Amino acid sequence: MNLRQLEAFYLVIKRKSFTRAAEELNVTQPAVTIQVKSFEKSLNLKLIQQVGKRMQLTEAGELLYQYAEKIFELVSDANEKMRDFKKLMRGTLQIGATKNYARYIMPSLLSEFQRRYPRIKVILDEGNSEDMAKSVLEKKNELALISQLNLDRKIKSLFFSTVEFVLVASPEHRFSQRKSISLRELNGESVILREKGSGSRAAVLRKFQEYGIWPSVIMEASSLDFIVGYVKQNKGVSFMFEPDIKEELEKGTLKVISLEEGNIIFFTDLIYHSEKSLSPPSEAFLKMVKELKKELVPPLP
Amino acid sequence: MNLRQLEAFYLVIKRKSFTRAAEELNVTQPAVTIQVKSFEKSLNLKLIQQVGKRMQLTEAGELLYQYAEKIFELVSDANEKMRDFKKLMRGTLQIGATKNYARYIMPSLLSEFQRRYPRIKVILDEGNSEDMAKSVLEKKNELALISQLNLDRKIKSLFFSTVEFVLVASPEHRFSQRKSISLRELNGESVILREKGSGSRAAVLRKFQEYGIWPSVIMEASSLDFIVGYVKQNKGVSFMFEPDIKEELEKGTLKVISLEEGNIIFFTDLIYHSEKSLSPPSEAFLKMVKELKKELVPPLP
DNA sequence: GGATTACTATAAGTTTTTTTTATGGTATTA
DNA sequence: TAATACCATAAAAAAAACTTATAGTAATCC
Repeated sequence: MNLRQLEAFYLVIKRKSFTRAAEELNVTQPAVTIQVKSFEKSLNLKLIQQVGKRMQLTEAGELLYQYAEKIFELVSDANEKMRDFKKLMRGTLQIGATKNYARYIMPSLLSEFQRRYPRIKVILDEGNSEDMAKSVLEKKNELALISQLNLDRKIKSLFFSTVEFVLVASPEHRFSQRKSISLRELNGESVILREKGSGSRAAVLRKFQEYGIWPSVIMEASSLDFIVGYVKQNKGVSFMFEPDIKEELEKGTLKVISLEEGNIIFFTDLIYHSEKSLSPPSEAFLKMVKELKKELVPPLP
Repeated sequence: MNLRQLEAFYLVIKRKSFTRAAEELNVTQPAVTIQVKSFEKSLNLKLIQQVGKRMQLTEAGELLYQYAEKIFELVSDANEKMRDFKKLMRGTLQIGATKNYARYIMPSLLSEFQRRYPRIKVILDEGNSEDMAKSVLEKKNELALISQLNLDRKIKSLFFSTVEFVLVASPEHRFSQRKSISLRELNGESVILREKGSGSRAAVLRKFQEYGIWPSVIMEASSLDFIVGYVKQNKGVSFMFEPDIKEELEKGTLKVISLEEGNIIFFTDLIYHSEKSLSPPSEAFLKMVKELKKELVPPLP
């Protein structure tokens, strides 16, 4: 069954006129006549009979028209839904972020996003930078906010902001007596790192490499709480995001150690798959982030 | 929304393969690829994304697929119904007949028809020959079994059988004393005729004309019962179909008068509209009648 | 781990389908 | 009885769909 022919037939009956059906289909009247005729021929059934000037459905035509009504109602419904997707009146933003970004950056971004597009459902996935990068590659998430990593060539990234990590030690640690230390002094020092795949870990290690220092990594952990506890017990030092240990710093159970070479600064990137065209919500999110960045962080000259 | 493209998309997902969809559509694989691609382009939405070798629907694709499922189920349903009409597994035979034929001929014809096509509903319409001819012209009935009449050029007819009408009178009538009478003796005689539009009336009048006689028509009526009653009261004579007055003849309340010129014989025709292609049930009925006629009434040499 | 298999994508050219233009025919209406 | 408002038909043109040929890419198999 040729559905173009069915549509011609349907509109002829609905509008009770070949001419009006043609207008609605944006074709000329003979096109409609031909379509309906060849439809009848292909079905081997008469559908419409002329009684004088009036047209009348045969039994088969009557039944077919009822089907056509249902069919084209579904089609128009589907069309509308597709337009909704385009107009961001429907859909889901599936985005990933590291724990830190999910906590400190995403809330404001997503609330602005939901203000702009209240009909879009947001699913926020959490994991370390490497996992998130992988989820983008696997198209589980379309976007992810992660720390700078060596990324697969298939992933594109958009610089979003910088993050500073500070050196943290127990008040009992000898560094805590000092005003500031040099990175070099970390050589051989017991250091606690985040797990493999962490963007901050990568940034820290990069810094070490840059300065040619080799601290002794006594522990790797993915749990920030664990690392905090371990540093408190003076088992080693670590690098952290200050807001994460606000309470400990206030209570004095942890100390920030100034570094002569400056804190560890690394980049926050919004990443996405380079070969995949983004869904409208992701597209919109990306666009929004570019806008906000321009507003908040005016580019340096 | 181009439904050919929708179908390609639908089958690709249903069969999880462009190649298999192509097979099902009886086209080559590139045709399907192109259709799906241009569908996405026309919607301005990605529907399918490739994840490695596996294909995966986008959100919009998912929703659209659900619509497509419903749509193509309806289409295939409709197709089946249309086939049913063709195969005489569905449909209606709308046929007309005069009262006499409805009583004496149609029962056997229709029971044979229903034996052959038990799924076809039959609607039998009744009226005099002229009304039935008109109903065929107006396409209210597709077929009708009527007595020979002067028919519109747009009506075709198939000779079916002959019917004999006899002259009937009251036993008190002077004709009842005679062995037989000549038609000429009806000149000036009180005669009761059927109403205008009746095929038997036309046949009777034709006979009168042929013999150049002018009986006095004292009454025209469409009700056979009335005419029977009237003749019984010896108010006039009439022409009737013998089986219709079987009881009266047995009881002796009516008498058949032999005519020297022979009884009035006229034709039963199955008529149908010449410009309208018949519906499958009517087609089948017509074909059946031709067959039966051949069996029952071998053509004379 | 390179070859094989089993797909999908792309490009160019062809075929088929659909549409238009032009015109004829036919009821209904003024 | 002409005018009007339709629908039907034929031929030509335009558009859409399809095919052939071939390239590209994962997954799979020795």
